[in-house]
Amino acid sequence: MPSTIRDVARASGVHISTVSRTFSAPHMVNSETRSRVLATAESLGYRPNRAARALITGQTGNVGLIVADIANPFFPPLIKAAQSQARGRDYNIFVAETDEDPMAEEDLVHALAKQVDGVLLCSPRMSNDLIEKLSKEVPLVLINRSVPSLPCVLMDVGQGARQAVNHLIGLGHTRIAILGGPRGSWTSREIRKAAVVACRAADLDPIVIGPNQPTVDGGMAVAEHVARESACSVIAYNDLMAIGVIEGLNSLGIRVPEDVSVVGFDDSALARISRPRLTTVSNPTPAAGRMAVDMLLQLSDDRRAAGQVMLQTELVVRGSTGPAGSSSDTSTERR
Amino acid sequence: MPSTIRDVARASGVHISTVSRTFSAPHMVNSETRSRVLATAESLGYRPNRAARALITGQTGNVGLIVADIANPFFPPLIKAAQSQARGRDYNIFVAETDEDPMAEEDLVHALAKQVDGVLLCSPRMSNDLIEKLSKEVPLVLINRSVPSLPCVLMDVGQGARQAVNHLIGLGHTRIAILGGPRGSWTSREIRKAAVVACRAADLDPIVIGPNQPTVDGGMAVAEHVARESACSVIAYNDLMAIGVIEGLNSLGIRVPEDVSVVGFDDSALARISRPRLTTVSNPTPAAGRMAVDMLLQLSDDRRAAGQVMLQTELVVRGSTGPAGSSSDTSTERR
DNA sequence: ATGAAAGCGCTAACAC
DNA sequence: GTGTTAGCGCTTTCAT
Repeated sequence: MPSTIRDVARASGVHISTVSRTFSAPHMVNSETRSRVLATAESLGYRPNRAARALITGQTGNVGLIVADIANPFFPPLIKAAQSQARGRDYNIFVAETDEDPMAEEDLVHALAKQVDGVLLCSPRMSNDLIEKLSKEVPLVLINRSVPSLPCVLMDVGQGARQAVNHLIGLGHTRIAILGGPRGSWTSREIRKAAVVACRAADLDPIVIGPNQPTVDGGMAVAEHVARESACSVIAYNDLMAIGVIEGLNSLGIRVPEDVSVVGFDDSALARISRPRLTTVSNPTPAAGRMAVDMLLQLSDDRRAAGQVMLQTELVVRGSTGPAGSSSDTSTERR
Repeated sequence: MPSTIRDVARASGVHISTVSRTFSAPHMVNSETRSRVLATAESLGYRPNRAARALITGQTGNVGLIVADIANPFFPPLIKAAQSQARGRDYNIFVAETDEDPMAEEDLVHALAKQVDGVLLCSPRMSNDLIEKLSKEVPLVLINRSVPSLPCVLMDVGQGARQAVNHLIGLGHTRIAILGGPRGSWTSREIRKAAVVACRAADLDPIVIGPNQPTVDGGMAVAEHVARESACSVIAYNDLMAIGVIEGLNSLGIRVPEDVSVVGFDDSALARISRPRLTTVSNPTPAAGRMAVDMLLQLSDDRRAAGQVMLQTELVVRGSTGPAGSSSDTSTERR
């Protein structure tokens, strides 16, 4: 039922190649014929079939974006920014989700490969080797993951982790727990490394717990472990986990921030809603989404383009952290 | 660089149509040749180009899903369910977002039209006429919107609204405010209609406020209005707004649920996190997503299929509602 | 400036 | 069971 280039050609009395030019190279066609073609196209409701065009040009006008979990509030701002950036450049974004399943990542890349000009891989969990292999099939830009030789946009969570540790130390905390995220997460590793180094620099021995499920439930699940270690503060892989630990601690009768301080990561919308308000490291996710799109589109023009981009993060202090208290610090009892 | 059907044909010494059949009708090819073709295809990393196939078959294997705002926690569960349902049937889902802009809806449908076998329109804000026009260009299934003659899956929010009103009346509330959602929202209209009827049935005159932005900020913005009307309870269009009103009321020195009770809609993940826990009407969003996908795929097989589906909703009572108090009920002072 | 013809990767009759 | 041929909707030389 939708009309094709042939219908327009017939109805406006020109050859299909003229219609084609009218849309893909307007300046190459007489302005008179052009407006006539445009008019009949309009009246027939004709729109060029991008998929058919892609068969020849190799350009689909689409880009893929693969994320782990749409329900994780970390992603929506990134997705929104990427989508609007892409639309501004007349590209569509197709968002797909792996549901935290590393196996699904590869399938999704394959499924998208032929329908897009490139794929944005956000926080992938798969191996470097696999990523490199896939990058042979379709241009890839990584977000929150560093693979040598592939373009990527990174957020300097290490810096945020250092700020978080120093913030806690400044408040008098000594037993700091670090809650890791999912296995394979570059971000989780960077946070842990930086936090551990910062702790050691202050002669502290951090308690590392993980990997964990990066969700509220994941946070609740480790609350008991945190309590058992008699940590007086916690740095969680993300806001979801931070909220989960707080919940879990509360139900053990431990209050935040009076007894234990908690720092999250992401500064998601949740951080300003939950009680207490979350002290958290803010990530420039919208900027990351925009840059990633731009890097990907540049990649088509210029294969050499694009290296690594590192974006800054920053600790935002709110209500979930406070001076080291005494009530929960059973470490004193144990000595 | 990616290999085509011709490469495989050459490498395995058969004609391209045999390769084609190997993938689209395996039973029509000798099992011996089939495995040989499959093997060389594997070694060449060949994967059929779905877009090219679609040019002939008219079947892309993709479905589009258009939502208003990925950051609104109402959508992610629906998206996830739709995505997994689709993948189970070997379809990809392309998610696109309008950012609450009604103009973007039409553009997006057009952008997707040729690349998908159908589009799921979730909570569209555009006119019935436009929706019907678009349904001529690409199969459409509506979610949270009823247009005569188009398949849709609806959630019976009216029922939930009645439950909410009766819950509040049971707690002794008399001045009930109803916060509408965005202009053009079918859900908002249904909630308002049902809530108003339920109030009138109890000889109450509800305070209707709206339309409003369906976000936390939108909720905060109406808090003052709610206070000015000296409402003792509020039914908000969604959880986001409910949380916003609570925030706004708090900053006016009004406590929830002691002074004012608040009911939300959606039972999103937020409802179990925010303080107080939200009393809210739960929507079967995952079921809606699954059903919508199935209806859309059925539509391809059988044009007559699919009418309207109505899913049930249910009030979940938590901490944001309580007995009608006295402190904020300045209506007594005014009498 | 426009038309003719070839072909992108693939499927679908139709022969053999 | 497999090869032949035509063609999906479109772009792109190459002529004219």
